Amino acid sequence: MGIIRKTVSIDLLLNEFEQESNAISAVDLIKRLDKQINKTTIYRVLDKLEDDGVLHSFLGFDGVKWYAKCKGCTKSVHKDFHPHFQCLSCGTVDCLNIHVNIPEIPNREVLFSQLLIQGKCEACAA
Amino acid sequence: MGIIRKTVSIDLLLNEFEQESNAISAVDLIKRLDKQINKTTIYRVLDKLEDDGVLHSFLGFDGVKWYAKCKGCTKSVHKDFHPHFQCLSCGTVDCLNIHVNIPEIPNREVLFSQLLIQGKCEACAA
DNA sequence: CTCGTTAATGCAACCGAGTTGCAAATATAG
DNA sequence: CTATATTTGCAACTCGGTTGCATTAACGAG
Repeated sequence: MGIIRKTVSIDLLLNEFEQESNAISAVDLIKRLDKQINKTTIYRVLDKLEDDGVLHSFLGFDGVKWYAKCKGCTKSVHKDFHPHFQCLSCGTVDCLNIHVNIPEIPNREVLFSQLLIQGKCEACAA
Repeated sequence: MGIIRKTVSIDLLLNEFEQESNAISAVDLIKRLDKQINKTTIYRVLDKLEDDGVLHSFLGFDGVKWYAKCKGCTKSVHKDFHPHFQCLSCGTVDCLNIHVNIPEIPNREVLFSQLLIQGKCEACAA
């Protein structure tokens, strides 16, 4: 469906992603914007921003939804496949700027893939 | 904690995995064994079987938990890293017997990784 | 085989992420 | 400024998974 009107909720959400270079979970956004936006609205706006290619989403290791800014995606083409990294100590999640080659698989048509790498981030590995 | 006593529930669950070469979701197991085992028990037995290295678990694209037989894992060492494939048409999920190389990442310690490939399986691609 | 200990089970209630229906509020074209 | 269609908030709901607790069953000792 996508964004049609410019509203306060959209501004507030986009602002969170401006301030933050990492990915942000939906749950965390709901906490941060608790007094300002209803959680239903947050889920709906995130959906639309994803439709519009502004954000992309993926699941963390516990199955909760995370969002991060897209680079070079459009409404129709989400070309931006990359792995995500989740720190097992601090929980931080971010996009990895590396390419991982997914092999062809006999007799199957590969359409998408999601790679979640877990470990310790720079701060926590020290 | 692991399996200590041999019970009917364990037999029933293991039997499902004998009959089936694909992965099975917890939800599906609950449906299949509805009249025979309580869902709480199913979750608990699956946990233990995973502890013992008999099964391994991972999340499907919608965040639901799947289980499949382990090959060559023990209680202490889950050495069996491999990607999983989920068919977007029929929903079937299985383990892929291929190795995908996860690159080193500067300043981070990589411990695990989960790769979920989505597409069409042999039956559905035709 | 019987008994006692302890693990396993069933049940009901709960939790938390995400969704839905609907009425009220608000953005925007005209 | 007004009309209209989109957004929002709220409350209630869905559903996968978990927890507490009382009951049942596995199994080793005798």
